Amino acid sequence: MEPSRYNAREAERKWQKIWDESGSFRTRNDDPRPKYYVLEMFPYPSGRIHMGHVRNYAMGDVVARFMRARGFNVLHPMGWDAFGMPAENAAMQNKTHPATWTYANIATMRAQLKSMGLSLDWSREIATCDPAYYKHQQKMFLDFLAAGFVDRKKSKVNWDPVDETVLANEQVIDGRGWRSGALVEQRELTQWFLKISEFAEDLLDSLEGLERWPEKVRLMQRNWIGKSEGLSLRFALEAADEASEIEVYTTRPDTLFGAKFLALAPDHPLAAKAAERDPELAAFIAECQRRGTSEATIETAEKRGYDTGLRARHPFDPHWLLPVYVANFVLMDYGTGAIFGCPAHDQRDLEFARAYGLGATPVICPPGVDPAAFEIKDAAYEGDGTLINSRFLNGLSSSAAKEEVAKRLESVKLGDAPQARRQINFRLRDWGISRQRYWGCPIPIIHCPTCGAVPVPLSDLPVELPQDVSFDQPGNPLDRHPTFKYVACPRCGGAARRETDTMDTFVDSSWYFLRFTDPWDVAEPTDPRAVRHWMPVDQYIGGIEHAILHLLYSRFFTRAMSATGHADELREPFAGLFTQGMVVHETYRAVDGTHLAPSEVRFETGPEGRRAFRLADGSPVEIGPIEKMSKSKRNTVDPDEIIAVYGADTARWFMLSDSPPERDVIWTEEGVQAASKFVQRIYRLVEELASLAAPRDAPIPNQFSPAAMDMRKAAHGALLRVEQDLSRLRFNRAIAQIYDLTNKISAAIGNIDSEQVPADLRHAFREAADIFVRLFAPMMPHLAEECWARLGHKTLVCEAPWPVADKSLIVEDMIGLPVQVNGKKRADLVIERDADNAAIEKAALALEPVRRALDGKAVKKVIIVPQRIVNVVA
RNA sequence: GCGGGCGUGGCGGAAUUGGUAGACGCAAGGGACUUAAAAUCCCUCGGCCACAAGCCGUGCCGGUUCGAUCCCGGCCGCCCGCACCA
Repeated sequence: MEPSRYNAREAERKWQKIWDESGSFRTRNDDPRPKYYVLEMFPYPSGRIHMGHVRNYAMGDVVARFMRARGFNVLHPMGWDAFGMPAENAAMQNKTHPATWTYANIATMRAQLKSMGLSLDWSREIATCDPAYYKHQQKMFLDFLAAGFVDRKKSKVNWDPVDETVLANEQVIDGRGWRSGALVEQRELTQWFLKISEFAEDLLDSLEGLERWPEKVRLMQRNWIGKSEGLSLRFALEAADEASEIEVYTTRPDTLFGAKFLALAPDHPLAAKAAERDPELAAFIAECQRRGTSEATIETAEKRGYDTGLRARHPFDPHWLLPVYVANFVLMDYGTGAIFGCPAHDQRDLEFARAYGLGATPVICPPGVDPAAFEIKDAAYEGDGTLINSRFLNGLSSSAAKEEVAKRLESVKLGDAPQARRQINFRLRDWGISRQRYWGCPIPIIHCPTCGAVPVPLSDLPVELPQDVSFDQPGNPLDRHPTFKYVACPRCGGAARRETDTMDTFVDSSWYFLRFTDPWDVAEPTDPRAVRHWMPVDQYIGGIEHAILHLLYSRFFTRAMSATGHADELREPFAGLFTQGMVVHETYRAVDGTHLAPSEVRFETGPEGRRAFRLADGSPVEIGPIEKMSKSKRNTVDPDEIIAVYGADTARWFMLSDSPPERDVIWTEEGVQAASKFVQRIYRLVEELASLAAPRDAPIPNQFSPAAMDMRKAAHGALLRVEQDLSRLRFNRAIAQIYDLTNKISAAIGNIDSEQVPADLRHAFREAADIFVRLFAPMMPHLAEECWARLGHKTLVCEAPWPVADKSLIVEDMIGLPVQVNGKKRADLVIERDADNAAIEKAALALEPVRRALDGKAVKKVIIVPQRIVNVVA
């Protein structure tokens, strides 16, 4: 008889329709079961899904289906991060409206995701470009404004000259715009800011509690927030005619007696003042500013400065005068924009001092080093130690000296205030959200010449994007739109101008997970009851590229929403975070050096290894390095094609097998084919099982033969291990267990006389089959439904409960104990599980290989680790 | 430069976290079925040795331990963050 073939295409369509019609994945907020919220980072609707999406959403779906089977009320929603610049670029290129382009992409990608068979609650779908969504975002912006979380200030911004927009610091990579790649310029603009820095302390401290986050991500956030504890310290100036002092920030007050100079940022007000009477200094400052941040990395940061002629008095010695420089390496927007330089204990200061002949007196002696012999050569000593050359501080430790300096200077007055105060600084800056773009959420503000920045009245929300715009010139079309831009002031009715900047799209994604809890609410962004019920997200899954920005902004947003009554008492949005690896693929290069797509290459595997040839003309092809799938390298694989050829289950299975989920997975043709073969193998196996298994309602036999027991043990053992692995998101290991069980079932079937299968064995097969199908159902849901039905079930496997492992079956009467002699394994001992140590020792020593290894030597000791191992020490 | 992570067969990776190294999969080789191929099934598969016995083997060197892929110290290599933050 010809074994039947599983037709994935047909079956997948069929089961997707059935799931849809039965509403299996629709989630109700009033369901009494315990909740579980699993979420994958929602996609940007770029056009089509890629393999990275397949991997990400396959993982989330396994978690969703697994937790559903384990009795949880699972929330597993999907939406679209739909605002952003590609839509405008497309508009410019193809003369399509951004909305048209975006919604067409959403339609395509929704269909693609549906073809994957994801157990999503599509009734909660949201798109951030929908006025029904961004209306709430505008309301929250106004609430934040009222609560004091919003700031409008002039600030130096990163200006992307190609995209003609402002970029956040985080969006500038190596001095270039993260999207356009253009060199970023510095410009001064008035911008809207969200005051994330006010939450810096809490955002930092709360990282401790995020135990189910990768340590790596927590560390990255910690560094990004960049807390430092130090002293804000004022130096009096020798000539106290105009500005009388300079305030610096330092984390090393213990090195104060090693100070050789003060340095100001080029854009420090005092620098500008000094430049008024010194044209050369003005020229130096101008040069520093011209370089800006963009070239800082290109110029290997040579330390340069210019002496202002000012002299500052040392806080502990009014006769000790320090030169004041303007230096290119001092940043205006960190600390006070001024530093004191201690060349012996700061590498930058040392380089600077060497260039200008300022000397370097060591004041901290490293532990275990003779102070008399200690000198500074090429490297500053930045560690802690014992104070030297520091008058009253000599002999103190760094930390005691810091404390002493702080204490003394706190109690000394300079002018009306203490000369120093302890200060905590953060690297984290406020979040500039203004973007000079059309396709984003409008900022609901109207600028009135008499009333200032006036919030748009709630009744006028949403401020909708006008449809009639054109992209045939650069810049923001909102800024030249007659009726959008020119409006009456809501307060005085006079002629006013609407804010034409839109919000950074990271704002949109900073609260979508909250919106999912009750996306139907038209009046409010969220229903606090729904938030209380569903939040936090139990398992969030996405790419490591969002380790800082998206996750930090979301953590901030959640706090700000709580403070304004939109998120109950919630502070942390994501209890569990998992960052999955990328999908990578080999690259191929033709003789002319151009990249070739996998479909253009043919392979030959011979004794000399694997070689590749171009399909078109048979010319040799160089197999290049394995890299992230990208259009430019042409090493992408289209999920649509894969699903069309092999089916969604195969694609999902392959994406989860082999590589641990946090690591990159290599897409190979062999790998998909192996997955596809396994799908067929399962189908055939279940077909056999269906004919061998006892009916579902057959009575349980009183006794099981050894063969039947083996089958039962294999099934329950696999169940236990798969359960454990899936709980920890170790999909690759769960899959290995399923392969293993498959092999065991096949072997068991191969060993029987199919004419006469005893009832107990039939029962064991029934039990194993029902377990087996449910084990792979989270990964290959369509195939599982098909198999479940073939096994005679009338229910859906996606609604079936997870099987319960019978642990008593796993416990063996006889156990195998490896026996070592002097740490080397020599034999296996099979013995009763409850044998005592004396019996084990006796049996172990009696084993032939053990005696041979001992070779007559006296046994000194026998170490027995219960249920584990025996080690004979001779 | 600073911080973090990782080095296990031809390849992806397992190893109950101090207790049988190499599960499972891929690739390769051999065989069965077939006119043939595909598909399927069976066997072999870290190295040395003719089999067995045995020896060696988790990047390298050393240490702790009855026992180390796992812990400690020192090197080497790769990957990823951050980068003048005072």
